Amino acid sequence: MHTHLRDAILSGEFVPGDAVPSERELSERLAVNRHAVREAIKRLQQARLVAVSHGGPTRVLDWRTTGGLDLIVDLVRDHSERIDAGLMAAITEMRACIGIDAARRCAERAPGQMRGDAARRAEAAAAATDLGARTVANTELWTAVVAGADNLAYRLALNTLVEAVATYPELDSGLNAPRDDGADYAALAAGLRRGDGGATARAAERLLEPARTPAQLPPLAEVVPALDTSLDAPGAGSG
Amino acid sequence: MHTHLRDAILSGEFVPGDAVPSERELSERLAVNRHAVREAIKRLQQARLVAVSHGGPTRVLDWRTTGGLDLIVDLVRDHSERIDAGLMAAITEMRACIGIDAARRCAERAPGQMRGDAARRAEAAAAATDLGARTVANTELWTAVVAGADNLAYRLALNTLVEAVATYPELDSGLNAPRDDGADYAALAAGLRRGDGGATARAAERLLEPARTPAQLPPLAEVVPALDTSLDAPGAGSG
DNA sequence: CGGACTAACTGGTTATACCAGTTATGCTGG
DNA sequence: CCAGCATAACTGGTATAACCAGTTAGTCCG
Repeated sequence: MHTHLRDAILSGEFVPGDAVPSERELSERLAVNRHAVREAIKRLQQARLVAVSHGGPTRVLDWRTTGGLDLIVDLVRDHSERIDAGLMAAITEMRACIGIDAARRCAERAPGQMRGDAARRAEAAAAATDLGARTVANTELWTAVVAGADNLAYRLALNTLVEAVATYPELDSGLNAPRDDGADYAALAAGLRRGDGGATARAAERLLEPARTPAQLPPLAEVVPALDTSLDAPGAGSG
Repeated sequence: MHTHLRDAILSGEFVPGDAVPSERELSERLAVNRHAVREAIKRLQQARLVAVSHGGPTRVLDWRTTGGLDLIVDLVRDHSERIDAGLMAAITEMRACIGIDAARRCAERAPGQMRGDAARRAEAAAAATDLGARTVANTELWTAVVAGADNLAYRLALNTLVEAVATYPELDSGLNAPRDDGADYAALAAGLRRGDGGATARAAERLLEPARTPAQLPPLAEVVPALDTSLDAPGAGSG
C-alpha cells in the first residue's frame, strides 16, 4: 500500500509536480479503506515525497531536492534485487567521510573511558573472523566512535547508514567482509587511547577508504541470506 | 498532537522500553479521534521513535540508537527557543564534513558543465552581502557542489541539514553570516574549474571550518524573524 | 499444580458521515 | 463580450461506531 505509492514516486513513475490521485480514488482503486490511504500518504509526507494541502491536490515533490537522508533506506530496499553501484558507493563514501571525522574528534575530545571503550571494540573487530561477526563488531565500533565524537548528527546519520546496510546484503559484504586490516584496527585503537586525533583519523581512513574502490569488493558468491530489518518488514504495510 | 507525543519522547519524558498509552486511551485523554492518534503514531514509528506491535503495547525506542538523521530537524525545532550549542556544533560539523568531501569529489569527477555551474554559484555567494542573500546563495552553491559529487547520500543529508538550518535562525546566522571570505570562494571556484580536487577541498575547508568555532559566531542582535518551514508548520497537525 | 480455555486487553481495518478548505463552473450584471 | 461573484463539485481533515486480529493474563477445570 504505502510501499506501492512510494515506489511509484521513487522510480519516477510520478513526475514532480504531478497530482497524486485523490484519497477517495486511491482507496477505491486499491480496494482499501480511505484511512489506510491517508496513513500511507502521511508517511510519504513525512519523508517529504509529497506535499499535501488542505482542499487542493496532493502533489509529488522532487525527492532529490526535498528528501532527507532516511530516504536512502527506502532507495536501497527498492534496489535490493540488483546491485546499484552508485548507491553502494554513495553509502560507502558517506560512512567513510563521517567515520574518519568522528574518529578524529573522538580521539580529541572524548573522555578516557569512552576512548578506551572504542579502542577495545576496534580490537574486537580486528579479531572477528566471519562476515556476520565483522558486521556486528564494526557496527559496535563505529557506534562507539561516533558516540565519543559527541556529535548527534553523526550518530543519527550513522544509524541511518547502518539501517540501509542491514537491508542490503551485498553492501554489507562490501563494507564488512574480513580483510587483512588488523594493523589498521590496532593503529585506530592506539590512536584513540593516546588521544591522537591525527593518527586516529589516518587509521580510520585506511580502514574505511579501501571499501570505496569497487575492485576491492569481495566476490558476492556466498552472501548471507538477508538480515532482518528489525522494525519493519519490507512488504508489511505498517511495521 | 503528533508534536506532543514526539516531544515527550525526545525530551526523555518517556524512557526507552516504556509502553505508550493505548491508542484508545490517548484519543480519549487528548480529546481527539483515534485515527488522529494512529496517524501520529505512524509518524513516530517511521521516525523510529516507537516500535508498535499488533496485539501488544507500543513501546518507546531509544532514539539515539535507532533514530535517523531526519530526527535532527525535530530536535532543532524543539530547541528553537534557546541556543543549544552542542546541536549547533553537530550540524555545523556535519555540513563541513560533507561539504569538504563533496567539493573534492565534485572537482574530481563532475563534468565540466556542472563544475562551471558550481563555480559560478561560488562567485555569486561571495558577492552576496546580507544574511538572507548569503543563505540562499550558499544553499545553492553547496547543492550544486553535492550534485556534482554524484553522491545521493551526501545530497539527501545536505537536504536534511538545510531543512534543520531553516528552522533555526541562530544556526542560519552562524553558518551564513557574511564574512571576509571572498578569496576562499574564489579559490573554490578556481579549483572547481580546474578540476583540482585537493585545492577545492582546501578552499571548502577554509569556507566551512571557521563556522565551527563558536567564538566566530556573529552577534545575534538582528536576526531574521523566522524562515518558514516550507512543508510543515511546527504546530500544524498535517503539514 | 498444570494446562487449556476464555475474557479483556492491544493494535488493524472498515464503513459512513460530515467539516473545511480550494477550485472550476457558470450565471449575472455591466 | 467580458468582469466579477455566487455556487457546486471537488480536495483533504475529522468524527463515530463497529468489528477483525493478535497478545496477554486470568481463571477454571482436570
